[in-house]
Amino acid sequence: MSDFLTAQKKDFSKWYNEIVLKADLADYSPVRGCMIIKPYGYTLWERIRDELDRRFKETGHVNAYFPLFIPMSFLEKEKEHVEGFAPELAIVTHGGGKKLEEPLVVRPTSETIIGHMYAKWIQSYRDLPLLINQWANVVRWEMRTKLFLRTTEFLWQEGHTAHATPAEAEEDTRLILDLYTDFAFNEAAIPVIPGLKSESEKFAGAVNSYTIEAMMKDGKALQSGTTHFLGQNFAKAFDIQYLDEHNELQYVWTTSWGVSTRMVGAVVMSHGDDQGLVLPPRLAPIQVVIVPIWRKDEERELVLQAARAVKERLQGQLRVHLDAREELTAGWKFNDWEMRGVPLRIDIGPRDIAKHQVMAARRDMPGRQGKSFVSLDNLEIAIPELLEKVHQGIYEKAIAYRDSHTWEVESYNEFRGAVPRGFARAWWCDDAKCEAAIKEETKATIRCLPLDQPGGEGRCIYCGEPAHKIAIFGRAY
RNA sequence: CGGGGCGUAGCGCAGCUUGGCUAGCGCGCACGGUUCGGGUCCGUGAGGUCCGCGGUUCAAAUCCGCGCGCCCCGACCA
Repeated sequence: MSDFLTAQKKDFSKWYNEIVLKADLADYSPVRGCMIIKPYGYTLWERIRDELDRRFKETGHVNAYFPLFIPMSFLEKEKEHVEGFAPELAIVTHGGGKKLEEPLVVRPTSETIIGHMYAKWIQSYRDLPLLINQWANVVRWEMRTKLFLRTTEFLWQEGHTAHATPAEAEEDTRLILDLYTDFAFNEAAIPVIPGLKSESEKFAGAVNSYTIEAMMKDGKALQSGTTHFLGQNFAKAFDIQYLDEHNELQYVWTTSWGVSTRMVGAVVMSHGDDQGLVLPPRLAPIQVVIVPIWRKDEERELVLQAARAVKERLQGQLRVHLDAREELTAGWKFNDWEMRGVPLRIDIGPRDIAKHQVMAARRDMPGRQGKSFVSLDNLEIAIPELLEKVHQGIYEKAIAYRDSHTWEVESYNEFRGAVPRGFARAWWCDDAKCEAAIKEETKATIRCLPLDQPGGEGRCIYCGEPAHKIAIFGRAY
């Protein structure tokens, strides 16, 4: 057990705060609720960004950039939207030393200003679909903040698409939901549950919202990405109309979807352990760290030379770092890189050189268990294979954790027992009153109605009336 | 905004109850040596608006008042 980090079981929240600071992901800012993302944390975000961006482009979406400031009146055009966001707006009232004619909102999200522009750009059915994404910062004045999970300012991507038919728009929200799910599984090794949000949990201004929900290592749920089918709500509010094939004026159907820097928090809380971070190999800023080990001065050059050679052989295909710092002991470095979550460590000492091998230590398996010798002959094959195994290892561990903390509950008593520790899968009658009562009594909310429904009929976990949907309940971040 | 905790060196803390000498400890940092296959050891040294303002007092980190900030738990949220 580490003395440098609070144990997860002792105080998960404290563990999280400590590891984010100690692993150099981020720091607190002088401005309340904001954060400084440090280079190591930012590189992780860049990896997330690049992988998502690649997928967006593969599905025909393109990037653009819209302004940070939005006229206040834009927000007011969509009733539910403004009601949802009004409490958390940052508003600029002065500029250039003068009071502004109209206050400017610092964007909490960009549906309105993008809607305004879409109205101008879309004239004909030939202009559709319009598939735009932007990478941006947004500001929401939150009551309580936590590094990465909820900060006043955060980074994200927001996709905004416009379509000729509701089916096409729905299809895009589902396409992106699949894309997010694929990203979570294959890059972040987080087994998310894709599903539909309940009416009370959906985005302000949406017809319906989809989500990928992940379970953190304390059993709580984290909404890790959302996609929204906005119907014609914003089209009507912003007059986004086009002429169809029959020369008739129609409103478009729009969507929006986003993943934020919260994803960094999801990675931390999905895989981290009492030694520190455990980063998924495909996202890790450093995939392989090489620690040279020597005892005597005359061994030093020999070992460093071998370490450099290993680095050169791997660095074309992997993100490799050689830790050649002389003032620190090998043992210290082991702990340090474990805390930073580097998925694979290669140790090279005189004994290894003599045997024409290196020692590889997996971050996902403690101590001796995760160590193996790799012959220098098949370095380029064996090391990527080990990284692949780490990905599989943490992914399977995350699934096992999620499944062992998810209960199919048949009674409200079982439900009460389940939600403090994880997810409860239960029938729900679709009535917001039951949902609200459950929240009031247990602090658990409907995380989603999973896409994967068993069908059939059951009894609502709260009121006992006939129910046709299974909902996943949990306490959420 | 309600409840709780905290604010003293870069970080973590002690000292405060019962006011008093030069404000201390661990880690880190700098320098020298020693060590290096799982957080080496020793020595030397640098580093302080004791959160701020006001009050009580011969004397305040310590007592009193007001304010500010941070963290945790709740109500709202990507």
